[in-house]
Amino acid sequence: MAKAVKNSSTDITTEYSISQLSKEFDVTTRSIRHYEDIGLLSPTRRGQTRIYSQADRTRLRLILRGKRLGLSLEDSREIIDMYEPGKTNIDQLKKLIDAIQQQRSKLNQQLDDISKLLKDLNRAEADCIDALKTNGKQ
Amino acid sequence: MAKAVKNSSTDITTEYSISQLSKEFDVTTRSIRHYEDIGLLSPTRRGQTRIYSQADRTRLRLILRGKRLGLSLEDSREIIDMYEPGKTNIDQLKKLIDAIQQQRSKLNQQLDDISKLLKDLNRAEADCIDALKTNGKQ
DNA sequence: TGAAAAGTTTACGTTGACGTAAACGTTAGA
DNA sequence: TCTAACGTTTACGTCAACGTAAACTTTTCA
Repeated sequence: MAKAVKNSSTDITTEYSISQLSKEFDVTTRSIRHYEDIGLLSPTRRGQTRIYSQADRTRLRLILRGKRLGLSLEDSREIIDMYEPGKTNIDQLKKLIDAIQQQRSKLNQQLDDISKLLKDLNRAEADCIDALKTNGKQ
Repeated sequence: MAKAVKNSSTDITTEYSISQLSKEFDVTTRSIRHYEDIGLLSPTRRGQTRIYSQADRTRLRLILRGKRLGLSLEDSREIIDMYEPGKTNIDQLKKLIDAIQQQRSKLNQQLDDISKLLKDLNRAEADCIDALKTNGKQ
């Protein structure tokens, strides 16, 4: 069962089973294990059972957010790695900033695409409703 | 060569070759043919050479916009079909409106995802720049 | 206690979205 | 004229992201 949350910002005690995460995020356990296979998750083990920490859960949420945005798992890996603090090398930091810029511009492109699509949908809907009225009256 | 555009909103004369579209949208001819294979495009033919109309070009643009948003080609097919006028059946219209609602809520979800990601990126970048300053001074 | 539920590994299968190669026809221009 | 450049079809290959099945162990709880 999900433990009571102690609500510390860096919660170290709360644990999750694979099926809990599976239900919470509506994703198969197969997928979750797959993310581990390719190194996107690294839950600890109790015996051979996987134990997911709060941090693991966050990573999973980021992976799924990326999926909703059409990112590949490799793309998500890049982004998720940005959140990791242990990057002391200056060159890596510069590369990171560069990668962030790229992601940002990609996201802005998506924003543009979405606003256009929404406009189109509005028009299409209006046309539909119009057609319904016209058709319904005759 | 691309013909001079007569700038009528329903341009019926302008034509495109497959390589023109390929270059304009930076997509392989293989992909364009693939979209035809699965019925997303239906260019006319001159002999056996494909001739793309303005409408075909628009459909291709919509397909690629969908791709940028992470939609499958089947998803795009649904959306693109919304733009088609020939839906006189009332039931279909209602279904269409429903589908539009669904797409809209999905897009709104994406907007939310993007804004969260952008915030995260901003923080990650700030952290990077911070680390650079600190590291650079010692 | 004993059956159902939940966990595990291994491994082959599938699906979408093309890539790539072969083998061929057509057209434009030096 | 002939050789690029561009077009075509057919067909097998590939890669990511899992699905699915088998065979097994561990936990739970009525």
